[in-house]
Amino acid sequence: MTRSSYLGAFEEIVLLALVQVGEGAYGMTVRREIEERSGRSVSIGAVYSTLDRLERKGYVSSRLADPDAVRRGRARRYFQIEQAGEEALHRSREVVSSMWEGLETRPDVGR
Amino acid sequence: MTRSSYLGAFEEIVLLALVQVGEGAYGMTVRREIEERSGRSVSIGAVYSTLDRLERKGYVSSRLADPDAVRRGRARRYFQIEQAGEEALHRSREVVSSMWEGLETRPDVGR
DNA sequence: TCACGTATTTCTACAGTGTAGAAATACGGA
DNA sequence: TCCGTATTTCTACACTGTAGAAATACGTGA
Repeated sequence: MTRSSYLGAFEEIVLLALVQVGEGAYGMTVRREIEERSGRSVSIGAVYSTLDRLERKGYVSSRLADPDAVRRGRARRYFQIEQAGEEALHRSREVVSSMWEGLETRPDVGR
Repeated sequence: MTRSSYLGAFEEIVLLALVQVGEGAYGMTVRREIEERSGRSVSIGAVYSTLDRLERKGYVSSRLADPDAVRRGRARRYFQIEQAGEEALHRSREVVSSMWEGLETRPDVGR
């Protein structure tokens, strides 16, 4: 795709879940958010690789949890959306809604 | 992706363009519709391969133009959306809007 | 009738996305 | 020290996104 600035369908979903979870979002909570809102079940691997790709493009950033956190298991990696990610979300939305324009009321399509 | 019933981002755009053009849509008009509405330029090859894939999934169907059509060039192939395509569009819309829920008014994201 | 221009589809190729599942990591507690 | 638990990381592969070149086919003017 030659590094276009368009989001893939699942990338958009992951980005939105990240925003919905907000402060302190990490892999597991992002997955839960997607499953709860969309009713669609996704593997944790799918979430992480998408998050990684989004990070490579500068749409999200991540940091490891403070090491003093008292809990078991591997350290969490917290994610947050970056400005570029917000812009990409904005563009996706604009494009899709301009494509929908005028069709919303058609009972045969989309609703 | 193991044949999930989810549409890719570009598949959704092509499907919507098809509906917008309506009766007598074919490759070139679908492309024009996408370019006009989204402001995004796409190659004709991209449109056709997406249309082909959608057809294989049963989301659209096509038929060759009547041979008596008086015009030059290769015969047109007209496309139309199928019920399954309308349903897929519907599902995409539902999922994305449930992911957006509550964020529409946030000035930092998406608008 | 034949070379041409034009309209359109088809083919090919490859980078990027979607996705699952298994493996690795790391820590607190018995 | 071993174990269970929480979480990330790795790996692999099918599918999607995309461009561009090639093929096809017909009407027309010479």
